[in-house]
Amino acid sequence: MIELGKTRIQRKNQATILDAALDVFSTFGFRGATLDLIASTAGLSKPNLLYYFPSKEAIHSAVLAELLQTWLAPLKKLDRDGDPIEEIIIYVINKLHASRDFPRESRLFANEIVQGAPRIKSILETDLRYLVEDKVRVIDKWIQQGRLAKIDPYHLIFSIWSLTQHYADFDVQVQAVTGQETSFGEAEIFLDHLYRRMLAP
Amino acid sequence: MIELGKTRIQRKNQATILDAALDVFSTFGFRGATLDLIASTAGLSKPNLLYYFPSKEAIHSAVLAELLQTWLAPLKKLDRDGDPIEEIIIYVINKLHASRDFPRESRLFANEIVQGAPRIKSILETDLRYLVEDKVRVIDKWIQQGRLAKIDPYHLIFSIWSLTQHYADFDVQVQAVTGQETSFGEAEIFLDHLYRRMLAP
DNA sequence: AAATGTTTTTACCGTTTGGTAAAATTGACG
DNA sequence: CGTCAATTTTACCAAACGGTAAAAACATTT
Repeated sequence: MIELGKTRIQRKNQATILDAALDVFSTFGFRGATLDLIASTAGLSKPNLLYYFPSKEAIHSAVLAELLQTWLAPLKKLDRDGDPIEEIIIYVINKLHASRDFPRESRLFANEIVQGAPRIKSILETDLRYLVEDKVRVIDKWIQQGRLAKIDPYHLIFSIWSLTQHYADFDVQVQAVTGQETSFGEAEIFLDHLYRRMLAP
Repeated sequence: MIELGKTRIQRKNQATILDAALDVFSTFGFRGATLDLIASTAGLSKPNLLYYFPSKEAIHSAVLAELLQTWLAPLKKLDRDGDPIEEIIIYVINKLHASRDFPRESRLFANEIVQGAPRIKSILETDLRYLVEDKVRVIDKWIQQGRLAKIDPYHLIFSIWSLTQHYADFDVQVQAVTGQETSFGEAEIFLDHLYRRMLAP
């Protein structure tokens, strides 16, 4: 987690820096981001920025750590005692709204994964993996009870990630092809249809 | 298109360079890639590399140009005179196989889009857009004829892109979560089920 | 084999980048 | 208000990077 500064100025500047860093890292990737740009986006000088974080890596890690919690939260809410299809639909919609409301977080994550996740691979192999394993068991149980179509739970989860994050990560392409602002309303209708059809037992 | 060299050595070295550049650009993104790394991957010195291409930008453009043809080909094959569901399934499977067989191309494309497609936006807004518009008309016709479920054709196409490319672009994550090599066989079964269910009228 | 054109190497250059040292400034508090 | 700690600025540095000039090495043709 993020070590919160002690003083008022520290708390304010660390928050400003993390927001600026999210902006810059999500737009240019780790290598494309420069300390100068992060600093000027945050309204600070570069040495001043390095007074708060020891290195570029450290800033990147701090941003990623903050993001990961937000990003995994929706899956944690999947409730084994709820109605299977409704629970999954709720997860899909929550994830879609996360793409709509936190596109920078989504793109930063995408940037990291596409380039081999050098800085968060270990988290994916532990925290994320255990979380997914847990939910896979829930979904498998639902299938055995005949309350869901017989599909592979892993691929179901991957499909939700890819379909929802696509609207944040590949937004430029979506807009280029449709010639319009991305309509999350349409996406919601589409995904609702898709998952109800696919999951019905 | 790529200007092919005249001499035997030119043809060989240009091909080697483009392959090395695909490797490096797809792994590190444009900014993360260095001429030194591309050169050493290709087994050449940096000035020698710059003898064949005038700049880093030029190499990147050449790789992207080569890739785009391969990447759009499957959609072009979607046949208005075929069976709607089978045609779409064939497209899905072709795209999935492209992710399996050309993951570097997929990741390079993803890298470019996630960072705002600064170098291919104009192509997306013209070539890709027109191609998609054409196919959207075909799908709309199929829907009007009652041969497909009433879904938004744009979102259908986006869903195919995201679901299939996910297995190439986010492969690290898929492997981290499952703990295994990505199974394109399972993915094929899953996607076949998904699209047959969703598209049935 | 000489002459000519092609390819490769060596030795650079200017800029950008992540990062540092230390002085100057500002804020907190008795 | 004076003191001490926290913060910010100024002035740098070394390495990495994209790119160039020009000579050396190599091929090709006559």
